[in-house]
Amino acid sequence: MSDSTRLGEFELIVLLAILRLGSNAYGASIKRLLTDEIARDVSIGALYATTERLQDKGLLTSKVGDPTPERGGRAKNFLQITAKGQSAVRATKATLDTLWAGLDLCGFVEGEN
Amino acid sequence: MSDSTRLGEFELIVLLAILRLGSNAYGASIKRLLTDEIARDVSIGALYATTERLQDKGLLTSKVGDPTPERGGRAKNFLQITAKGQSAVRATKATLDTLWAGLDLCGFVEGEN
DNA sequence: TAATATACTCTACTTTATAGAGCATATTGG
DNA sequence: CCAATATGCTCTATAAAGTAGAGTATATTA
Repeated sequence: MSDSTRLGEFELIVLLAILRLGSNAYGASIKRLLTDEIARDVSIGALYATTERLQDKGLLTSKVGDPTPERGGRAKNFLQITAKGQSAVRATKATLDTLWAGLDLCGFVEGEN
Repeated sequence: MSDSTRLGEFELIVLLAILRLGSNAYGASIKRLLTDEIARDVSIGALYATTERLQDKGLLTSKVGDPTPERGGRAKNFLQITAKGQSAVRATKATLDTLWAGLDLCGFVEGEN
């Protein structure tokens, strides 16, 4: 399984957010996490387009939950990463780690922006 | 400078390759490095389109060198990353590190693909 | 049953990513 | 000196990914 699906920049971020959220991953919670953790204010449309594409590629599955007893607590469309999705994340990380690892040898150290 | 330019998936990889190559970064050497290091067989067209875009965004500069005394040794178009380019790489790495860091807490450990 | 809160769908568009044919410029060797 | 060949780049066309935001749906509250 060497040719895992290639992940776009935002696709990767969304998958990481979903992994983090575990069984509580759905559109709005992902959006909140990205705002809180990495200060990325993504539009809701961007997010849904991306999660739908990831489902088409077999990296995510979705399941509609039950409404919750809170104001506006309508049913959520929960997202779950598939084995293929996990492979894609791991492969992407491995690729970046390889390239980043080489940089220490080249005097590129992390510092201020 | 909190809003560094956002880098696409391939843009990031190309910038990392250029950092690694130092003063020997040009189209063909980047292509070779990506083939060797991460087994990514990118078309030459894809690469040039990307480096040109990165120049437009001010993340790279270029300078034509002298022909070298070897067969086919025509002048190369050397690429160099700018301060802004370095910032963008660092910011991207910081973002991904933040998201990846959280995963250890969630039981997502790296393993086989 | 109006107000309001959460959550998602849809449409339209811009930016990135990709392939590959073809051009340019260099050395090699007869 | 010019055919063969090697390196390196330009150009054109298209597919995939990223983005915004208006609008729709469903829930509780008072």
